[in-house]
Amino acid sequence: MNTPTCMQLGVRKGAWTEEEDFLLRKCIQKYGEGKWHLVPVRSGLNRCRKSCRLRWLNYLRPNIKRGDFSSDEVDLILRLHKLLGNRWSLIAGRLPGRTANDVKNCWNTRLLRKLNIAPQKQERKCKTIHENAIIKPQPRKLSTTKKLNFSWCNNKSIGNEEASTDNDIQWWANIMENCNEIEEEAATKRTPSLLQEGQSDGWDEFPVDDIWNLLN
DNA sequence: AAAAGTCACAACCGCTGTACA
DNA sequence: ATGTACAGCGGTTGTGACTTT
Repeated sequence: MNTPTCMQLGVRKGAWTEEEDFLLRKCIQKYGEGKWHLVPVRSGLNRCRKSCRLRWLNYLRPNIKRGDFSSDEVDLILRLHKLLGNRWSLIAGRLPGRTANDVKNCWNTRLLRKLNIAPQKQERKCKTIHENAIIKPQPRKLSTTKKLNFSWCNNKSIGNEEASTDNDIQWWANIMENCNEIEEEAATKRTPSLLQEGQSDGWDEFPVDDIWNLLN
């Protein structure tokens, strides 16, 4: 795939001006989020769609929390990172008002140092985690009869943040539910030839209930 | 006071996944 | 089944602010 880069298109790069912010905000207010390829045209900004999207998501979106991370937030990041690895958008999804970029920056600057993990060591450590424990949410085909409750996704739009809490809980409950479902499915399909006797595929040592407790 | 070093954050880049024709 | 365009993500870099020497 050859998406034209900002450079190739001759669009503006670098820090955003107040005027650009205003134009982008006005455009989103008028047309809503999404259709990012149309945003530069609609707003009259000489920016690529990626730049517009990033600026909106990381800076201009309402309810974005700025400033230091609380100890609760840091704690949650640490626990979620242990579970999910560098899946910043997922982690950020559990921290109201925080963006994936914020979480990533926080991890890369403050937390790595705090944990006293050198980058190389961290890389190795991450690999181990990936191999053994991190949940990698897989996209699932949703049948028309049995749909997961993803309604909270739609609440990301402006002004609906407060409605998301219950749905968030429901979302995680669904994840856990589906973990069990997947495990059952896997157990029925698992062929002995793929796994040597006594050998673990990793999921056996992965107590789903513990994750739920961890997050509560 | 000034230079050097460090830190935090914003933004860019390249890649992957998905939808659709 | 295949190709294309778009959206979104994570890694990385640039830069300004702050601290130390």
